[in-house]
Amino acid sequence: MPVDYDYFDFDGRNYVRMIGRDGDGKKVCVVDSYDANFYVILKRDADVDKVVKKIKGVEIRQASRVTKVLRTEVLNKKFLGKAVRAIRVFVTNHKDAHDVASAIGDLDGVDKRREYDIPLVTKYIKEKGVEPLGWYTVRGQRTEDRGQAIEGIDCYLADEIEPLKIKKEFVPRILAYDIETDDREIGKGEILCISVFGMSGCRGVGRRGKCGVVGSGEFKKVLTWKKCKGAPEYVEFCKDEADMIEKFIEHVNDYDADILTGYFSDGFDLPYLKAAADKNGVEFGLGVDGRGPSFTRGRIPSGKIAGIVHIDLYRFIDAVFSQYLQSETLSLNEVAKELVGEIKEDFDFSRLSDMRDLDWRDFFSYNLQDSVVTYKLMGKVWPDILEFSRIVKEPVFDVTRDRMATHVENYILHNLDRFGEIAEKRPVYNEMNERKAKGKFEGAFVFEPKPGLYENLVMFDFTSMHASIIVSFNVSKLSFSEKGGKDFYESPKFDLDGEKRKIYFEKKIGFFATLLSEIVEKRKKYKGEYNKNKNAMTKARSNAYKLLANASFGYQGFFGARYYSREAAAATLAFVRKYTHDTIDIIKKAGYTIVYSDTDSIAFLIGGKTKGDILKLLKKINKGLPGIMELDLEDFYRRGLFVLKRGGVGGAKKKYALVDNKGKIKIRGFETVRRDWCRLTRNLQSEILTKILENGNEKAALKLLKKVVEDLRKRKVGLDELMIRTQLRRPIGEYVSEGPHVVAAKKMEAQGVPVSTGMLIEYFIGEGSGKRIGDRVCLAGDKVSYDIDYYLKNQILPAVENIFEVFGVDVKSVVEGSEQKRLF
DNA sequence: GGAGTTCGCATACC
DNA sequence: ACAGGTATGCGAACTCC
Repeated sequence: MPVDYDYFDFDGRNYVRMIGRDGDGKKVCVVDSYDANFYVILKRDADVDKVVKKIKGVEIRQASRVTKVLRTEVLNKKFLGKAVRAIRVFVTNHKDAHDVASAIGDLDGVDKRREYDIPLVTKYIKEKGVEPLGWYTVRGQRTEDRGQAIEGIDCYLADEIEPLKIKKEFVPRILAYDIETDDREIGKGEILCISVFGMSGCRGVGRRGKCGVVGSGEFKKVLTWKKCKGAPEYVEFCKDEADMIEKFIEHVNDYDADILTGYFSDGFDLPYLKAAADKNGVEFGLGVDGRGPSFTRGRIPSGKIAGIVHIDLYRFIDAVFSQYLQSETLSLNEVAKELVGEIKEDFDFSRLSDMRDLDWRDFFSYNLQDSVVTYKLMGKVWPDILEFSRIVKEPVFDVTRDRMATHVENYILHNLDRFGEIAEKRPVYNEMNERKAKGKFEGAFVFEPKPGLYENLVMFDFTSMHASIIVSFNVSKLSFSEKGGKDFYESPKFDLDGEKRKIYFEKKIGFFATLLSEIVEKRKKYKGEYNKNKNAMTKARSNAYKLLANASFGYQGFFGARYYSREAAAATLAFVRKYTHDTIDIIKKAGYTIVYSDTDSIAFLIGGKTKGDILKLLKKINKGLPGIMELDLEDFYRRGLFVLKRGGVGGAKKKYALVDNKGKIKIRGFETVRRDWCRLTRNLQSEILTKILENGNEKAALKLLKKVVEDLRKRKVGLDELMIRTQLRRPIGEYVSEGPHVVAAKKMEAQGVPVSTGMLIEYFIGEGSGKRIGDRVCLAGDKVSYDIDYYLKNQILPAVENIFEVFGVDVKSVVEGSEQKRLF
């Protein structure tokens, strides 16, 4: 079962190296040859023989190797759904495919060159079908050195690899790690301790002896070069930092892990360790080949370790998992609390300046906890990683780092051969800029609600609306046409770059819509399976297909996509608007009052009608919907509150509160759900909304408001209730406008607190003079009392004013009233 | 120097 | 750079007199 993939050159040729487990749970390595290739798409009138002859003569001389064309195949293929004549060109080395392709671009008869820009491992998996985390029978020979010595692991050079139909589940052997340092900046400070945590005995064949890996129970260690009396037995004292790093390498390599995991370890722990190793002159020999991690370039470097999949859980959670989380930040603490229910012990880092034995013991325990929590988090998220890896057919290493657009694209790439399709190329830098420069196109429709407290509502919503439209009308780059006809679907008339017009899509379904329809089908099927048999694996599978379906619309509008189509994306939205509007009209005509609608949902009053009437209406609407489009009953609601926009005229969109018939409250858009408002405001507003929805009037809510205002005036409110949290989304110097959080960040820096992009900056507004609010920004430790006036006028009032306005109650005097009196 | 307006920015909804 | 557009609303920074 291949888990990790990479490749190497030997005698100028490409080999793929897969490291995984054999049927006995032993770590093995399989090397397979790979014949690099790409496609040349010919013009219709091309002289095939002549082109082939010319291609065969191409030779690229590099410093270290000479790349030649090995052989060619002339084939009937498809490109963007259309039949083409193509030459498949096999070259000696994948790295030179691009150069060979460039060299033949000008030949007569050559239309396009494609697939030279697909990563080698992706090409290999696509062409040879040796997919991640599947079982295979390998026939081959034990290898001697192929330029890639791996100590202690059997290595085979494959002659033949065949898929096996067995359902033996793979339970990876996981080791979690975490480091603590005395300086956040990589390479600057010292690593004080390193913790590792795993469970032994669950599987795998570790090398016995050294650190008692094999057996049962926990494997936990905190390595440190600091001294401390009375430390628990898991603390292993080292001579110095260098010795500690060497011991860490030894532990990791001996543990025989499939996965080494950390939290933000791509961006912190691993590069920090590497830098510390370099500084200390320690060979950072992590991994089965002893070469240590390699870092690929990118926004965040990705640390790859041979034979052990290094997973930075933060990145996977950030890219694909976070949209299902309630957590307001993706800190290990918060995410673990939500997913694992674990409350991590905290450590006050200001203690670091003066550490006694007790402090060190707390510190080591804190360090170990981070590894324990990361380990547990991995257990929770692993089913999703596994499913994504199998569905998208990309290695675990990549799947845990790719964003959704890449997942969608990889799913497409790995399924193209079923359609005989040659893959489209990736846009080059210029093309991406051109795409971005075209600007936005019109999006979905949002209904302006009339402010009020409504009774008895129902909400309909379209299931996977964008995906179902793409499938139903075959909306994609390959089916797009400027002109219509009986073989074409017609888009609604819409504004496309300043011109009102219709565009068309072939009725004959292409691979894009076919693949998406399969994704939607599978999502339905696995959702059903999950409902019958609820477990982490069925849930993860159903979830992965849901995510792919939801991201596929965004993919077509994403400037970096191979199958980008501005027309397809814009038309999808035109269809979205049309069907939402049409449905609203039908509901209105049936005698109902529409209260709200956003994109794919419609809320309306039940009025005097029954539940049966509503269901009948839903059925009728569904009968009229085309293709796989489907309208669903979202829920019935006892009450719903909509408010006025602040200051301006009209009802506020994307802001409402509902209570269903079981008393469950749903709050959208209000300050309650925004993390950049202080807790006092958020809690107060949430309670006010709850009381109003439960009672149907504002009386109790008003009483509560008065009480909180009084408490605030009397300074009875704790500072932690008043802290405002705002994310620093760019380096301090890049801000044009210096908002309060930027002022706070600068203050932190001045106090020696490290500040970095992405951090949540916490501050409160204190008393003082100064024109700007920013001039009164205070940090948690500041000995300044909070500014009552600010919290009344800028926090509480704006959050409650428009709610009470619905009942004709002006709370301005309640909130500001006695302040005025005092002035007089 | 104050009032009014625009713009930058963060964060939400779907 | 790493799915899209729509929307609210604060506070700073501008314009204008």
